[in-house]
Amino acid sequence: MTSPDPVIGDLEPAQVRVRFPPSPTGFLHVGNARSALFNWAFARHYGGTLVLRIEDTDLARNTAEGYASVLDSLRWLGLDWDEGPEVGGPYGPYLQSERFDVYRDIAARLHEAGSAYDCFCTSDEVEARRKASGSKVQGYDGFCRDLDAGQRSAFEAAGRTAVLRLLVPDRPLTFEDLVRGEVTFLPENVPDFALVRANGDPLYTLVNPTDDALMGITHVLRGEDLLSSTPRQIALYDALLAIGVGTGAPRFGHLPIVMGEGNKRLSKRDRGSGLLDYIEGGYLPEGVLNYLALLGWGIAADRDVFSTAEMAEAFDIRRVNPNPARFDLKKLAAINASHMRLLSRADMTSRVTPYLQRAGLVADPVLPAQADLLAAAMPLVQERMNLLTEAVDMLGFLFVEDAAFERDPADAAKLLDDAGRAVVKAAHDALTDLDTWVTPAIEGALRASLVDGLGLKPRNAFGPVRVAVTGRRISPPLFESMELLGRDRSLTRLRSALAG
RNA sequence: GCCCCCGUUGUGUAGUGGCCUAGCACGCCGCCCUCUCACGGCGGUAGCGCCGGUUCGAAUCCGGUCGGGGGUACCA
Repeated sequence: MTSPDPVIGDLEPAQVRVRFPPSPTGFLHVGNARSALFNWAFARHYGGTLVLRIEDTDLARNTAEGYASVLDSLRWLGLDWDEGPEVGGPYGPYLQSERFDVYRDIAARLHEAGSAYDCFCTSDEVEARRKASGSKVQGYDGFCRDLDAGQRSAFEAAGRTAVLRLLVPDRPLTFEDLVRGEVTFLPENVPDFALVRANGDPLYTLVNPTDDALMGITHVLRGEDLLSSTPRQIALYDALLAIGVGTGAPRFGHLPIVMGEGNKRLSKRDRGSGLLDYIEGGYLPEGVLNYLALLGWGIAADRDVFSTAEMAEAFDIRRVNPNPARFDLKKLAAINASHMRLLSRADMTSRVTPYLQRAGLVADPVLPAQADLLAAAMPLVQERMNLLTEAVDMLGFLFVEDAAFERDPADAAKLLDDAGRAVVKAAHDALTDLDTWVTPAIEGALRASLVDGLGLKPRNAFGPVRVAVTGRRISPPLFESMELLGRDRSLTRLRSALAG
């Protein structure tokens, strides 16, 4: 027997159960995605279970699009769940909107057990009492804790309806946070809080811990923004345990929040805050995931490029940094670029293809000739790309119809002036009678003519030719590009540059 | 206001009392490579928030302070 892992205590590793509980009110936020990843890695590390639960109790704010978007984003990232929507599981349903009867039952039992009570106060009344008493203490004051029958019926006669509040015990609430260590809240800072709305709808405050208890969740890894609600939830877990629900509070680990640049909150409007930005922006899921992992965790001091499999292997919640993490688009781009270079040629080709298709450069399905050309071009561009979207500009000249070929106006103006056209003319003449249209021959002829013949520096010699043939000052290597383009099309482009 | 969390270069981090004249990565700057752009290589830039204390010795421990963040709902 090895000594027990303090993170899981007496549990068998396979008994570890974590969950990711998004609410489908919009697209998946970067911070949420990071939470999903860490829960995923934690579950996979121990060989445990990841539950996906949809927290859609706020009927007014949920949308079908939001739900689809959340699932699509998780799928795009490649984060799979073991229980939840679409895969089922023994603790379903996994949409909270389908579990209202469960919550009603729990609420009734909590009430019956005396762990929760009806409260008729309005927030104005609570506020007025706080002012009158001069109390600095936050939250509800417990006014309705001990209502007698007379007071009760007076409220009811006045037409008031009650919210259900948890009776939070009057003792310090301490827990051992897996990321932050021991955290303690004094009872005066943990007020009785509402579990059920006056209209009977259950609130997040009830539903989230209740489902965690019901679903056997052993570890809750979530954002730091929920740290201060943890003591209230612990009180609820205790109350649930007392009525025979669950096994008490799970272990908690509060992940650092993700901030935007300059200590500002990463708002949903910020570029980069939603996963869809990355799907559309040409990022690799591997790159996004790797970067997300770096928001609070690292695999080693001298290494920051790794796979999710490697992350799962090495993941240790205790090694998560408690500092808030700032979102850095540049770092994401660098990590993403590294992953691009790690892809096989074939893999890279298939990732790039949809972007080329969307731009109308290759057919769907890809024609055999296009596939050959793409395969041949891939080695030239793979290490030049940071984003999949760049393939369109980089490879466009190879796939575009000759009639539709256009040069970047600014590049053409700059390099295809009179002097540039003279260079292009010389290049054309040197290439016309070339025996074999292969890279070394093309390069040899061009160097002989332009560098040796005209006495040009290489960069000045090949610049105009590059713009003439590829349409841009920046392109894959010129000679290889011309070989792939073919003799006829290359010469045609050189000629057309002369005219322009 | 009150409660909680956090505090190492611009950013993410390593560092758990001497191995630190603080390491790595990204960024930025310069050089090399070079047909452009990348890749790659080399070099540079910049940091322990502050003040006390403990100690022979502190980025590391303690206290305070300042700063940042989160929470303080019949939202999630």
